[in-house]
Amino acid sequence: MASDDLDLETRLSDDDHQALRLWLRLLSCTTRVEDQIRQRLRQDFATTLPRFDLLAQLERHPDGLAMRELSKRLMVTGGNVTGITDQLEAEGLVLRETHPSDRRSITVKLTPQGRRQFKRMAATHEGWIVELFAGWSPAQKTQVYDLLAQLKTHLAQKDNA
Amino acid sequence: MASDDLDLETRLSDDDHQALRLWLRLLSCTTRVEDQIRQRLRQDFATTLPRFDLLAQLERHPDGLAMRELSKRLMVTGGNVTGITDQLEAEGLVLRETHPSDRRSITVKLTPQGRRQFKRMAATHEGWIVELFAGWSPAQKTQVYDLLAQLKTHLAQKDNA
DNA sequence: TATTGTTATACTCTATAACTATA
DNA sequence: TATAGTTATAGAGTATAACAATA
Repeated sequence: MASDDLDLETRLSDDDHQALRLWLRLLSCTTRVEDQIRQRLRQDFATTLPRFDLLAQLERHPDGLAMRELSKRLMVTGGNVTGITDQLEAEGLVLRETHPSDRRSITVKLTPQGRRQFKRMAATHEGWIVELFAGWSPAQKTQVYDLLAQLKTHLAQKDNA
Repeated sequence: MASDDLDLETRLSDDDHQALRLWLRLLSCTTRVEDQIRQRLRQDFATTLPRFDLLAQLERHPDGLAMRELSKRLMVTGGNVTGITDQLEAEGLVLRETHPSDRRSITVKLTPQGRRQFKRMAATHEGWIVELFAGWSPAQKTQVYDLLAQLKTHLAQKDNA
């Protein structure tokens, strides 16, 4: 059973290599959740995770964000943001506005329809997450959350280096 | 700083939504590590994570694996395994053998060169992981590892349902 | 009929680099 | 010169579906 459960984590057989075993298990769990989310987003809302993430950023910034800001926050290159924004604009969920003083810059905002649609998706999405993480008690969730904060700090230092 | 650190986790502003906040932080950390690994695999070994994962599966199974087994373990469809195997075969790292009794089935194995190359990559890869997870003490690693075991069980039940 | 693997096709996301317009 | 955004291109990975060979 657990000794041959057919996924990426089963790469290792010994109990050395603590960090590697941890990483494979972490990756395995995260991938499973992510795959579920991608699949449900596609089936229930005909959308994708990158598109959802872009909308989520805009939802937090009612005044809109410049393309380069979206690029930074989503950690993808500018050309990609252009493409994803094109799709969302075609769906009527976002709009582009030229910046008043800097005419090179473009501000992307949610349309009213985009805001409504995102709220609907976000609520459903949160329900999925609650369901998928029901394997942990509230105390355990807090525990992992706090541990991840430490890891995140460490990783951020790696990024800068 | 931490209140505006420009990544996906910053989607939420309030401190409700415990499960969602946990998930976003988990996804953020995992993605950062994964991006590092992908980048280093490309730069140092001119390869990709799916290719590395396929080799890793074969390394654990010296007698080789059927295409359908690889498909299950890597959690991708058969056509994809064909494509990745084609690439690895072209590089001389794996070979296809026809099954003696069932001539529909094909067994994929590491070549001696593939085994040597994978061992080299795996050792380097483990070093990266140790480095990236140095933000956690051994005790903390064990703690998260055990917590993930619980989550994994829960997710497996979701899969079957 | 069902299974194994391949092929063909299409789509999404991604990066790189050349390009335009503006600062 | 540098920056903001777009366009063009290419490549990887993915899924779906039709297909051939075999069981």
